Amino acid sequence: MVVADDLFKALADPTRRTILDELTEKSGQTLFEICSRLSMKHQLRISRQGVSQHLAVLEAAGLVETRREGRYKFHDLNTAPLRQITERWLVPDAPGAQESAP
Amino acid sequence: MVVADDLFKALADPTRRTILDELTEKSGQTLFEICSRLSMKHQLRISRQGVSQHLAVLEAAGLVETRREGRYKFHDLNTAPLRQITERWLVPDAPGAQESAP
DNA sequence: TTGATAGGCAAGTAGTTACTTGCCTATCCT
DNA sequence: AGGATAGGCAAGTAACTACTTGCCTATCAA
Repeated sequence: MVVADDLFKALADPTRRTILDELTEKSGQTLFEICSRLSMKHQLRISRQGVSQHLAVLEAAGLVETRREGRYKFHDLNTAPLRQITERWLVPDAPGAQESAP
Repeated sequence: MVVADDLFKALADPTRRTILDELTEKSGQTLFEICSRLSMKHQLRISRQGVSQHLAVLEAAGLVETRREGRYKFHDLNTAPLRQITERWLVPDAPGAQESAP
């Protein structure tokens, strides 16, 4: 998978995970709306540009999709890329696959 | 969740994800076995100590569990913590929750 | 006991990343 | 037009992280 690195890097930051939380609660928010939510609900003192950069990382990971309408840019959540995480490390066999010394 | 940060930080590194791949293929490997697999199969030129530090991070995230037997330390995969990732960002309602300008 | 194997601890370094500040463009509403 | 709103670009900084090197401890086999 080409975007695996982008995906995991995007999830590595706690502020970005909070942004995903907020977009889960209400998808289609603008940058300013996300900014005010982070400030109000989560006491995150972060600049608008900081949030914008986080959103760019999330978009590169495919977790956020954007659409422009006039001067507004709406951010929508896309949880589809998360599936590859659990699919990647499925235990192949039955439990009890212990090993002896090499 | 207390370990959420540890979990996502652990998954953020590509070498650690490869280690999880190898432990998926064969659980219960020693440090040296993991080292040689990373070197042979993935051409990763990384020191033993580097791998050891990666395993410590994975263990802090709960993704790897260890057991000692004599001078050997076996590393077992535990994929249970991965579940909270997909469970966290489930879309709550039906699709079509679009928004107008604020 | 001696040597080899398996692993741990600690400090230093180079590269990455999150964040800010300053300035600029585009759209909308009187 | 003019001001306000929404957002973008770029450079600089401070903190973090992956990695190495050097040395040390513990277990096993001869």
